[in-house]
Amino acid sequence: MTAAENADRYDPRAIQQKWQQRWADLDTFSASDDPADPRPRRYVLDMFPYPSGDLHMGHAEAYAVGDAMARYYFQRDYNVLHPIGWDAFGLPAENAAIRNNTHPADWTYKNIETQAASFRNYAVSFDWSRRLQTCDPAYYRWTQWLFLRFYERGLAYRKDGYVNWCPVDQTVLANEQVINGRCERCGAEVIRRALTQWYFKITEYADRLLADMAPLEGKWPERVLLMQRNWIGRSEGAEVRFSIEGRHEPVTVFTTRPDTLYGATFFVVAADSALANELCAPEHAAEFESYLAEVRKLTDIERQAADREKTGVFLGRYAINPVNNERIEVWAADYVLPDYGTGAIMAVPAHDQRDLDFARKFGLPVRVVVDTRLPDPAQTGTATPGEGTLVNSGPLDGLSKSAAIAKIIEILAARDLGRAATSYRLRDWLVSRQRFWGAPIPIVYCDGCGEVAVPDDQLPVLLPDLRGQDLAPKGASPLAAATDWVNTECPKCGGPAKRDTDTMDTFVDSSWYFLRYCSPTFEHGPFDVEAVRRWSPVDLYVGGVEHAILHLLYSRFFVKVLHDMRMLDFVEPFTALVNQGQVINQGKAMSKSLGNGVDLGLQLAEHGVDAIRLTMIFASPPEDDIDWADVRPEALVRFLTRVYRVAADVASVSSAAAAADLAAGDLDLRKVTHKTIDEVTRLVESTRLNVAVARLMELVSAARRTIDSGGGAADPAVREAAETLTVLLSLFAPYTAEECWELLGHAPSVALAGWPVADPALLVEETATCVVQVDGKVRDRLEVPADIGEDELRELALAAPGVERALAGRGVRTVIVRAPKLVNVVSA
RNA sequence: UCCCCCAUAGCUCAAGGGCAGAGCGACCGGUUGUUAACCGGCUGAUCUUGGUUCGAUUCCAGGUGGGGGAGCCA
Repeated sequence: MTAAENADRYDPRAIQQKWQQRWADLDTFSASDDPADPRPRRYVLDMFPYPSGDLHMGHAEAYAVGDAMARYYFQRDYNVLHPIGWDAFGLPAENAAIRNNTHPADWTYKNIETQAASFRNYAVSFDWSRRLQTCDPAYYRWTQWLFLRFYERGLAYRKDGYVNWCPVDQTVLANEQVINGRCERCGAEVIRRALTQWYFKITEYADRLLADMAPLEGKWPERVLLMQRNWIGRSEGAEVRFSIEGRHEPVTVFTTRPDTLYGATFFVVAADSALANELCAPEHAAEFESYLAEVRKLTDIERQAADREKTGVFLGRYAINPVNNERIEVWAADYVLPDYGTGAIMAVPAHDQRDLDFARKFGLPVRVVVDTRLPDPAQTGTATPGEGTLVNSGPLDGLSKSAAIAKIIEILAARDLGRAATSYRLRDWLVSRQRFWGAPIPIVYCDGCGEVAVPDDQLPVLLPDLRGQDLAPKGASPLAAATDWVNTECPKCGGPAKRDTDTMDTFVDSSWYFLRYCSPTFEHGPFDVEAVRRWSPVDLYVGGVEHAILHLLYSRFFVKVLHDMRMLDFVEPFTALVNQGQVINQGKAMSKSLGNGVDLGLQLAEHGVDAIRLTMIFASPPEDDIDWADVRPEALVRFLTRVYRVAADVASVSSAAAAADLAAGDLDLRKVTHKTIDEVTRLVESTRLNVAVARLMELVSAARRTIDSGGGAADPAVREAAETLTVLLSLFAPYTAEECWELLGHAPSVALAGWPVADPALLVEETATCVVQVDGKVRDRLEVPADIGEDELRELALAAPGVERALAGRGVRTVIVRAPKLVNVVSA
């Protein structure tokens, strides 16, 4: 059989069909729950998909990366947990149900089946036995159970407040779901609305969410850690109590610059806070009310616009600076936020640009208290927030900024006027949603008993059977209309009660799914503590950077709470994180409106699964975007054909059974093979998968060269290269690898063939090329033994003809020797 | 405006204080069993200006360009 005949036989589609059927019987990728299984465990997790339709190009990249990593650990004979499930609650299902007059479950489960079939076609190494869907009652029962545990611990609570409301989706949004003042889902401008809602007290964990990031350093992408730190937004400073004339209680402010306290020349409270309303003197009420009305009209987008002119009104009241007893005006303004710090600030215009802008607009005094050697802010309009020496500050005069901060805190604390304090930007997580397709909040309201938790043995609180127009947005939860469902019995007194009609944010569902995979059918709790102890935390988590804050922060929070409940013995859910990039087209995200979408199904049909997977992996480092306009899947089809031909050539002249004398094989090829093993191993370990594929291409070229112009296909080194190639390739192109493996005379599955080990003896070079420079320029080259001594090399170099020529009679000042690679002769 | 990261061939990436090299693409040639495959060749690349050094693409400083993040958070 010749190579050409074999080449004709490489048919990706036929191979896919053949192996999909054979693999179905092999059960290759199930994780062993046997505690006695001696193999080390690895938990490789892909972020579970939302079932919005069939898989798309983005999924194809993400799962190609995760699957390569999982398959690597399978090859290394780890006991690998690589599960899959669906994040199946959510708005699109509800909208589809309204459109088609059906139940959201119809759409959801249909799409899940479509995606599941596509995953199988895509040959992802999932353990299908652990599949879960967050919309299954058997799952959301435990989401509700967890809510109740949070409730018991005071971590779930209900409060009134202004919330972010999306007028299109007709539901509230968490702060994390508002991007630049717009709904992250539909892009509508978010408005403020007063509602009573459930919150999770994530702020109680702010410090730990920050501190526990230290071990993730180097294992999570730097930018994700940065975004989480920014989001938590810890600031250190002090709280200072200002008394207010005519008010009994003092008002506390938070400041990061207590050293500038002597420079506080006015006082500002958030206009839209209860405090502003209370402090306003009666004769200023009309003015304040009209200002407040203006502020309320602003959308978040307008309010957050950069370089906005400062606005505000004087409240007719005075605060007393506790250190110098100065009387300073109290103003209301919208540049002070009601929900950060205490909603009130001391304004130090000389050293804070915002305060300076405000002072200059309203003619308020500016006093420099830190000498920064920069021009007077009152003149320049530029505040001087930097380091300097304290002036005009009584006992602080002459101190540096940091010394003054320490000193003033000491003074304030001694007189009970303040203390060191930390403030966070992080807000509590609003979890109520006025939507149908989610887990109902398991709380009932009883006229007699008030807020009552649904007992565990009555879980799950099942969703009522609503469909079609029942689900249309009405500004309140669709569940409220299901009166039979809403009206219930109080679990405490048996009297009439009403159910909470909101459902939970779907991010609650996804904050613990990775734990459920460890024991997906467990019925005595959300997870079997022992199973989780064996598998978790997740060793490698693969998913998109769009979850840098939301999902990852919430999951980290959940794990910490569960740790405090003594259900987990670790505090961070994901030991390592890889964010794969997006698949874009012609420089832009694929979108319907641009018409630049690429259909994954068509790509797979045209080029085959393996070629698409390889294209995804080879196109760029996993974390970079792939521009589909820049890639050529057909090039990878050609590469796979070449791989197949190498295997076919070997198969045609030798059999796996015949023990060939490897030592007699082509040494150069063997060196390439073993160097490839060594490098690909390290590249995969560090998820530099694109480079790993490039190395495989080089190995194919080397094998081809030996077949065509070296020892031929019968050379045992060629078989070694082909078998090595096949196993390494199985991470990326499982169908082709399986077919080659069979061709080479082995039984399936190549996925468990075992990762090859490089022979150290074949990795060392006996000779090296020594570059001989004169004054830094290359003048000669010498082939020398790799272990040559410095003195010997110096002699050889000085005698080299190129050196003599270059020196042209000049003397030698010094000779730098870096054996065995380099000698630099410096002329006199 | 501020903070972080990056800058190597047409593209995607390596290496790295000491010969700058792979894959892909394009092009040219050879070859065969010519709707094509294979083989060979080719592309003469370290953003810019200084500094340190025997030697800088690598280290340092400034600049430029790109990416990301923050965004009245006191």
